[in-house]
Amino acid sequence: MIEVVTGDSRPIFRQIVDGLRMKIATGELPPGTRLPSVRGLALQLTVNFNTVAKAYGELTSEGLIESRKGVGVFVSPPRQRLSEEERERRLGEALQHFTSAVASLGFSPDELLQRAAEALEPLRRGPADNE
Amino acid sequence: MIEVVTGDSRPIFRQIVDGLRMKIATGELPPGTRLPSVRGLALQLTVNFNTVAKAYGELTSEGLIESRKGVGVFVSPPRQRLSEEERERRLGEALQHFTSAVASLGFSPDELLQRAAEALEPLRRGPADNE
DNA sequence: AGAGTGTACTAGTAATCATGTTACAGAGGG
DNA sequence: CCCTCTGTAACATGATTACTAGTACACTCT
Repeated sequence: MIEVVTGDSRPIFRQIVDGLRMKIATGELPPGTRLPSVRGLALQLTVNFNTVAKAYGELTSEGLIESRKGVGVFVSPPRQRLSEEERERRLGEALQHFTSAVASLGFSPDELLQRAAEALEPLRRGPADNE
Repeated sequence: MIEVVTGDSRPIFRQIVDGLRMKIATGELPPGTRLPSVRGLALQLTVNFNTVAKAYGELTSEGLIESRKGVGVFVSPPRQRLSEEERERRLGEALQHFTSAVASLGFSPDELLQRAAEALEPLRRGPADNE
């Protein structure tokens, strides 16, 4: 249905998390969308359903999805997400990680920002979450 | 002398790598600077010298430092660093990682770029490596 | 010769990851 | 009411990797 796993170096559950997070952020999976069941997706991907459950758990802890026992898992409405401090903390962490990773590659700050703008472009016409 | 280790979640060698990489990128450690010996820094940080050696090894593989047996470790001149494909690959990876991490935090792309610009500011008046 | 340097190899411990199994609790359709 | 599907939880297990540490060796320079 929606996922892919490959000869990727990332662990399986992380590929699922990253993939779904992007699809939610870009609006490809709008709020209210029902995700495949843990067992269903596990079957598709030929992985254990605990692995899918772990991925869903991470997305739940980020406030991106909500699950109802006996019913299923759904994309959350844009609002009720992380706390302000938590958002700030994660942004700072991501920035520091990024800066450290690219600091010595020899790209100029302007070039880096240009590339970052391109990478963030998909978010721009996505979530209807801004404004 | 230069390093810090704390109750950080990152492994020790990674803290050393990140710290030194930033200091090199900002020009705080200009080319030619001699770094502490693996044993000397290990003593300062109260860690095993193999841990420092591992960090130095990573920085060496990035082309940021060079070591001469029996002599010491020195910051490399800005030029002879990574290959073009390798730089591009690492940038792409870093961008994807960053994008995925911040995609769903609710910040607008413009705000993210603004914050990224701030985070990259220290690189601007550093390395004398641009232009 | 000696002291200081980086390096390679080895080993042990811990953490991560995926799987398998079992069990439980809620929702909804016959 | 039952049966099936849902998510959740708690394990145990195996494989693999990450991390740190220990030991020995090779090089440089005084």
